[in-house]
Amino acid sequence: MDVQLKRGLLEVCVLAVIRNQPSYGYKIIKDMKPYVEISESTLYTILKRLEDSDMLIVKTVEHNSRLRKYYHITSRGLKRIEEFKSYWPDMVAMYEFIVREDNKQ
Amino acid sequence: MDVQLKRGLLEVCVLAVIRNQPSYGYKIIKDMKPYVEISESTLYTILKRLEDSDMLIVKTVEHNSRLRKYYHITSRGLKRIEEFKSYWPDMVAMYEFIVREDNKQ
DNA sequence: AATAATACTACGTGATGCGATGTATTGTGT
DNA sequence: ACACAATACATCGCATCACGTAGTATTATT
Repeated sequence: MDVQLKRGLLEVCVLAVIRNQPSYGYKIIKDMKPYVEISESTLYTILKRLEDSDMLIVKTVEHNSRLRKYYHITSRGLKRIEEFKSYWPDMVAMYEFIVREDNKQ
Repeated sequence: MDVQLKRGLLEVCVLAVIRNQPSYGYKIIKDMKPYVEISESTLYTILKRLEDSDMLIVKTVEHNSRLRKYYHITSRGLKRIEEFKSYWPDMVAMYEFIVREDNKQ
């Protein structure tokens, strides 16, 4: 799938994953992979970005004598998800515009 | 609407507009505006890009002693539209993933 | 005479997904 | 015991793209 078309979407997918259950990088990617193509480097870039913009907070926990960073969503993160959902109809409208124009005549 | 979410979509909207009827910048933007938010600078940037990548060709025509650049779609442009349409289900899948995760519990 | 509409161009910026690469530990198969 | 996969995270730099801002120039309207 085209890279450009994923812009903005991936970020919200990540937020949605940790919404009800705080999770860590490795697990997040495992949970997403079956439904959404995402690379490791992208995920960690996104997690960092979401942290910097206060959409999530990080809690480092020791697990089997190894550190694990658990990501917890914040109210800003929740708001971001809602915001995206409100934009979705605009994206569908663009798709429908394309199909409609494409089928003219 | 979020800028990032439009990535890749606008380009295809432009191609769709000129698909059946070659058109020029000013008219394209008029035709799109009611359905798709796009700025002038973006449109002309996209038109240039589509020309450079052989998705359309330009035919300059004199109209009322003023030059008008008519944009005609090419086979590559048509292919691009089809390609996008084949990607759309992946975008819908991402949206559905978000809603599904969001509604868990 | 002033303003809006028509028509196109150019520059620079910010955002983002990703490939490539690296580090380090734990578990599993042979 | 050794190799390899799995677990877990981090960083750099690139390419792409929408847009704001600004500019040029002609024609139509008030």
